[in-house]
Amino acid sequence: MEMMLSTSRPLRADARRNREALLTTARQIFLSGEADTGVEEIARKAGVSVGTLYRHFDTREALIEAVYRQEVDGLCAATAELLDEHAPDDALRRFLLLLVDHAAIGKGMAEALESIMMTDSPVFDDARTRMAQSLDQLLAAGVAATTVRSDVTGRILLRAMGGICEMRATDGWQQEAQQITAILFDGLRVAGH
Amino acid sequence: MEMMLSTSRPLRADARRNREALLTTARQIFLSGEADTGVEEIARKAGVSVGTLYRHFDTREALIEAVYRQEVDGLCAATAELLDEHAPDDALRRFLLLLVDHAAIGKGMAEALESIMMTDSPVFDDARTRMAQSLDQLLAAGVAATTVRSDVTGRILLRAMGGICEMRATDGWQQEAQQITAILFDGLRVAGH
DNA sequence: CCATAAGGTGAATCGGACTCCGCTTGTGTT
DNA sequence: AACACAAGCGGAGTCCGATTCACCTTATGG
Repeated sequence: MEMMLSTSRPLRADARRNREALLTTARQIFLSGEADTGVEEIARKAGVSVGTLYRHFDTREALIEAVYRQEVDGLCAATAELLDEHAPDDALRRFLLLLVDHAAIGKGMAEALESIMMTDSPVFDDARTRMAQSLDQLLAAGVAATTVRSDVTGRILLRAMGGICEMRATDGWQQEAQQITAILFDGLRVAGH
Repeated sequence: MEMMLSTSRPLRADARRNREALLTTARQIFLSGEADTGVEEIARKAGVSVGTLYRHFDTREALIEAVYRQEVDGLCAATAELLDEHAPDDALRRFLLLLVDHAAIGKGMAEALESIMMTDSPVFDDARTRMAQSLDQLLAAGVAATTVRSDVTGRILLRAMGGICEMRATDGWQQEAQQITAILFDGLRVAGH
């Protein structure tokens, strides 16, 4: 009998299945814009009970966090690729616009991204940190190429983007968001281009 | 018997007193950072019952809106003065920083300002519109002086500021907010200074 | 000083997140 | 193949805060 109390033994088959169903269902719901769906309905649509939902996720917020960790992963994965294929400042610009695009996917998704970007909730700490790190990478590359000002942190930029994405759900918001992003980006570049 | 059904006859004395007490109490509570105080407690501290609170304000949100309409008024009033005493682009810069300062007054206040700036809630429509108009004025002056780019609207800028103010309640947030604002402002100026 | 409608009250309702406990089932063992 | 039991599950019930409503109180104009 080994006593590894930390990393937990593998989940039971049905448990893994249910957890997966919850994540998938929640994802669909959020993508479709029903961001304010209650836990009861999420559980029902996933074919389990609220009790099960709460066995897997401490709170409603924790479920949302789990869903969007995936999205964030995708976003962060783009960082390296962008830096590979574009000049640092252009990579940064494209990444910022990518953030807007992701917010555009769905209202629910945007709200989650906002939560990640805007709140101080420890629940989103992980996602937030990784996003900030991606931005730090992009900024650092720009600074090294002296095309981006050096007094900005990824965390700060993340906040600003959060605000911009928050404007979703207005007519033509996406165009506006891109516009603001462009302005912000202009502000980021070193004075004389 | 005149039938002016719209503008309503003057409130009864006790009604006005209670309404005033509610606004004052709510203001203090929000300023002190207890932004999540329940209606029950707000009413109790104001010396009335919840019923009375709801007689004067349709929802909890409506009360908050009423409280902050005052703040917004103060902010908007500063517009003319700033334009009087500073170059248009400088007036704009100062106004943006003023927004940050106001958000700094208190967590509750900041949250309300955010609601005004970020949501689409019709409840905050009025406040939002007036803020956007103030910004439009400042932008227009800058455009006329050719020191500010002409493709930005007050509404868009308001959103961006909302995001920035949202970062309140983090260590050193105010400094960060000012920094972002500065970057945004740099982006607003016409290319060749 | 009365009539009356504006205003006030607070117990009850409603809605939604979260908890609890008895029942079910996967899994590892013999 | 049957058992033991810990991991899981269901879903009624609790909690809590916003909102409502039927009834009582009191300014106010005549």
